Amino acid sequence: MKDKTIDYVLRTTWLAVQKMYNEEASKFESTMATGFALLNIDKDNGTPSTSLGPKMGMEATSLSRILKSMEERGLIERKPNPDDGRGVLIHLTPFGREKREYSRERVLRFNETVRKEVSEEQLEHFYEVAEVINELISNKKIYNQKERINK
Amino acid sequence: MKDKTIDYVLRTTWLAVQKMYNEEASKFESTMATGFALLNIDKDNGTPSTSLGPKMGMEATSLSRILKSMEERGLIERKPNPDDGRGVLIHLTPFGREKREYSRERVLRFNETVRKEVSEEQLEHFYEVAEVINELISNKKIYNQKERINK
DNA sequence: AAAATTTATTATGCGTGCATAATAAATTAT
DNA sequence: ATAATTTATTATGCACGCATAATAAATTTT
Repeated sequence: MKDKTIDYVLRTTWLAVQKMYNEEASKFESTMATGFALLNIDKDNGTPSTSLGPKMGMEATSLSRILKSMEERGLIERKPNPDDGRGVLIHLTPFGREKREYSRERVLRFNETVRKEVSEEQLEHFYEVAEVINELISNKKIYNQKERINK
Repeated sequence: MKDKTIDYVLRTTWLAVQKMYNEEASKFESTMATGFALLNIDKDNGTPSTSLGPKMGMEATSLSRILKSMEERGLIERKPNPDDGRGVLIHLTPFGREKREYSRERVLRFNETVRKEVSEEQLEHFYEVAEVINELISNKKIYNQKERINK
């Protein structure tokens, strides 16, 4: 692994995690993304749709299909937001609350298991490298340097 | 970032890298996956299709569509493998060789930039944590524990 | 207040990677 | 040698996340 590029390691590790989560979720007739979404919806109160994208680290438009299928499966209900005629509040159904708990356990278990196998320092450095990558990209310090300088 | 789960960090960091690679590749009318595939095809000799999946860290079946589009775009040619009637040898066209070079530069640049911003130790720990995650998953030490014990 | 801009949401097409199924060739077992 | 199994490849359906475009409501400009 040490001889692989950083992107390779990132990509294949994430793919492995994704596959694992999807396999586990499928035992409960669900998917990884549905599980993540459930975790970011408040258990008891309506969650503004707007808040979901940022919380999940994805574009708002990416949620469209996921929320639609979640509604069709009876996991959530979308109600108009009384404070904003454009907005939507997402409510968990009892069924959704149940599935949310499975998802919570799944994520907890993965994170706890990994934490047990690495040192604090290793994990800290892992987070730091990830942070560096994200910042380099969002500040366009890898490509588009000229563009950045001209600003 | 420190308060986020390990899977969240892995996922969002990879998504950022993927997006960046796709944006860069699109400037040359290409895509990230095409670029990765090009890098794993020998510049001069026929590359057995079989070797591509493992080298790229993905299932062989996942390549089907990618190779098809690469052939349609004139980046590669698929020729029968004289040593194996089932197999295929992938050859780069001159056009493919040219695009391969762009991809090589793209990947090099990303990796060099990140390496400049982190310490050896940080990067080493990053790789180690990734390795731990991959091993935990492939040894089914996170879920399916019962199954594993019974073997 | 009317016009212009911004924001929230949805639909949809595309790329990527998985799983499954099909087919053909090679290998192994009998 | 024949049968059974394995391996290489392709096609295809699905999930996921992005981008773009459309629409409606809110906000800001004028």
